[in-house]
Amino acid sequence: MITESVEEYLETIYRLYERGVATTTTNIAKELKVAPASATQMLKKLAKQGYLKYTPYRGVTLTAKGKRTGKEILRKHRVMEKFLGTLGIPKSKIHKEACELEHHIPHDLERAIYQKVEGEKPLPPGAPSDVVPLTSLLDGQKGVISFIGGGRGASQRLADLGLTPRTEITVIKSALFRGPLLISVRGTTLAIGRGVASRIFVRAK
Amino acid sequence: MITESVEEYLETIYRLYERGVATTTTNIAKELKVAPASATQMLKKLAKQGYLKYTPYRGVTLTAKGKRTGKEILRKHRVMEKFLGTLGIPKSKIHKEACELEHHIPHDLERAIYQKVEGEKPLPPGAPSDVVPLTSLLDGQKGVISFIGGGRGASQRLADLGLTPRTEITVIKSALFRGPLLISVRGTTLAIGRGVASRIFVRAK
DNA sequence: TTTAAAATTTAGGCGTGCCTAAATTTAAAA
DNA sequence: TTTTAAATTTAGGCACGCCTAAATTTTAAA
Ligand SMILES: [Mn+2]
Ligand SMILES: [Mn+2]
Ligand SMILES: [Mn+2]
Ligand SMILES: [Mn+2]
Repeated sequence: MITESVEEYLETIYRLYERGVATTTTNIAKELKVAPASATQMLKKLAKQGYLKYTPYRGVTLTAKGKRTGKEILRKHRVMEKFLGTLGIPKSKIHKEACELEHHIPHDLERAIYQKVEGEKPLPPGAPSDVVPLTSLLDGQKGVISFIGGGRGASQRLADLGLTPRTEITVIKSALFRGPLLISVRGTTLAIGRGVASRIFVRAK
Repeated sequence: MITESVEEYLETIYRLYERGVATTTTNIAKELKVAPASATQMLKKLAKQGYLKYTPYRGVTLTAKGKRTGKEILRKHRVMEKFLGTLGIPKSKIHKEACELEHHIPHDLERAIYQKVEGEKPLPPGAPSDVVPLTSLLDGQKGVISFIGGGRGASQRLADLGLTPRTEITVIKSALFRGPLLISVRGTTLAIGRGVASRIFVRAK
């Protein structure tokens, strides 16, 4: 059985990895607010369980298994944050509560909550089924633009912003249901309204 | 800090107390699927922390503090069960998942979810504010009938069933949003439709 | 009332994950 | 290259909550 602690470590390491921060004992310990000695201990254990490769004094590298697990917890974390947001829980508490709940939400419950929170976003007829509106992505998720819905006008305005098919987008912040999305495109950060965002269809990465 | 284990024990003991079952070491251990020796250990600890009175070889009695805490966890459990039900989580998993989540849901989140799940049930004008429709009660909750909404006809039909003001009702099973409620009145179990149930206004106990 | 069975407690241990203090190793400065 | 500082690991301990086996106490049967 995978413990809550193991999940927490893997989520943290995956987050560092995603951000391009070195996955060293100290960084991990700092992120988790734990003594370095405690991290060392756990990292050895995670290595033994095949979640990562551990080289003494050199830090760790997630294995495929480790990445898969870390990513999954992080996704639960983000779904829970969105959910708590829709319920009007104060921002100051959202991160912490999501980070606790993420360990107690089985996969199907996560899916159910996600559905609830996102509603059923109808796709334009004929769209590939692995494509979703940009508004469906969670904070931190990346996607590649598949196509732009709506008329020529919309396409043109978005093209002016550099938002054309095959462009990679990272969602920085996407408050739920209201307010603009903060996205990052080719190193530039920009804010776009929810209306337009719902007409940008992406393949989530 | 109150641990998850402490919560689990208090919830269990409170449930036994509510059901009128003796709160002995063995019963508690059995309910929690734990060895009697483990229960003994914990019961001593709970006594030391003021949640209950412990008499060796004789079992325990919850203090006011213990009742308050046990009741609170049990309420969270019930709210989560309703919530999971609305999300379409299979019945077979609901109890277990609720019993895990109950320990990770702060009070305001519980309230928010409860609101979401119940919707805002409008009360008839002039009704006392501590009164709610019977459909708002959770499984296992008791309430005392305050008044019957709707016309004379409704009142008469319900009176025939013995449902008159000041009658105590225990909700046995209340699936969410659909299906009849199973209730217990003066030792008799009966099923009533949601429509009528929403016109029976009770003071929750 | 004596005896056997059931309930409960005591004793000794285990696994998990954390901590501090003391090595040890690696990196940076002189 | 030697010395010092920073990072990391090792060692020894602690709190929790669980378990089994062996007492002890209570209850029920004879
Ligand atoms: Mn977490
Ligand atoms: Mn988290
Ligand atoms: Mn529980
Ligand atoms: Mn429970």
